Amino acid sequence: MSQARAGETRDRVFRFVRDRLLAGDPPTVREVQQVFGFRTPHTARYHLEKLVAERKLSAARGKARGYRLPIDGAPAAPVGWAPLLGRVEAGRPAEAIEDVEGYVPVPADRAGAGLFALRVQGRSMVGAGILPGDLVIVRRQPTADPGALVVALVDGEATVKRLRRRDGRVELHPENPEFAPIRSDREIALLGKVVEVRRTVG
Amino acid sequence: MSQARAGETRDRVFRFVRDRLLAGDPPTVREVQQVFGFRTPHTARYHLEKLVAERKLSAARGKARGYRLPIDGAPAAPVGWAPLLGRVEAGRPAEAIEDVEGYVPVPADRAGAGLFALRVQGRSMVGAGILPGDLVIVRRQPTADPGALVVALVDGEATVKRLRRRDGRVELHPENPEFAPIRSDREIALLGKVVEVRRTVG
DNA sequence: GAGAATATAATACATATGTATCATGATCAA
DNA sequence: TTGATCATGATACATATGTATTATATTCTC
Repeated sequence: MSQARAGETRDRVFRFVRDRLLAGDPPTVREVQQVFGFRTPHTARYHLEKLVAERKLSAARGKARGYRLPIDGAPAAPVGWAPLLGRVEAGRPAEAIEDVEGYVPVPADRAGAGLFALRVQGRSMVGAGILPGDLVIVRRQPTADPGALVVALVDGEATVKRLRRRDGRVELHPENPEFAPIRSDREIALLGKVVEVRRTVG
Repeated sequence: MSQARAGETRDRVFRFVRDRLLAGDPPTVREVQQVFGFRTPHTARYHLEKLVAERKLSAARGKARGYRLPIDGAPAAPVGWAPLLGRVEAGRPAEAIEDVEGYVPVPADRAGAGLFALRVQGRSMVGAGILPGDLVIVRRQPTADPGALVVALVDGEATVKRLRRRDGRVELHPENPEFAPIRSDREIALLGKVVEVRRTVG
């Protein structure tokens, strides 16, 4: 009956269970047993219960696959999805299901509220740290406060700009001296407010 | 024996199961039964199996809580998690479980590969569109190619910089003229490569 | 080295949960 | 209307899975 160094096996058990839970696939006691080569389910359970005592796991008693990451340990936070839209159609951006290019995960507490994602084209907002190719997560809303980063439809094209007011008129300001502001004498439809920027790096 | 309109109940069953799965908490057949008020587990299973036939769910036969979202279906794409680390300890950043401040969702195809997240401090990388407060998603790796955005430990502090080589020596370059490059005569430990940048706006 | 704490084992049992079989009402299509 | 399809139900069974009891070996602590 070989016996590992104190705590080492338990750490490995925890990491295994944590990874399974993060993957949305809660393991059984016997799966833990098998993975670590224990001859009895009890040894797996022994470690699992120790981890519960240490508050590194929580347990739903009597339920199958009942071990979870504790709520304060946070990874239990559920996830939502926002559609990544390719072409944005005027009027109903988030309903152009045909042009969904994929889905991006967003924290659930922000999801469900009409979020969608767009890929940024052009360098007009580099001054705000928004580069071409970046993904912006947008919450659909028809208006926004001055100073907000917004997505608007200008001549049928979706664009990210900063919202300003001037003489009671709406303006869309780039953050790059090489570009000119867009004034409301042109057709502008506000799609929503940028709530997040994401960039995939090399 | 009342009977709902065609397909309507099935849609609701799907949404319930999907939400449970996205939350990392796979339901049992009997839990579905209870939620929808069926008098027998079979009715729940009837719908679940229909959903499997429609490819909206997949099933691990004979396993408890075995229904899953299929891998190909768009919003069904599984999600992974990267721990948001507060304080980064030298040597083993992703194992400093104690300092996990939360978890951020990442696409599953990129997860599992030793990802972690850090919050950016300082303006040394504004030239690369990385602002203070931004979240960087990092893949742990001991080396990186010149030109890559990396996270390194400098004097015990985690910092984001661009990796350069000069006269065979490693240098960490800021992208802001107000900051100076860091040369390898100081103690530098490479933690990993930045694979994504995220910013929450307003 | 001795006692305590820890880790593993053999075995058994209770319950949670997936699955099947037959029957019946409801809805739909022709 | 009438047969076909769909949806629900009652009941039962098989297995997956959590849990307990007792014992033994290993490691740790003093």
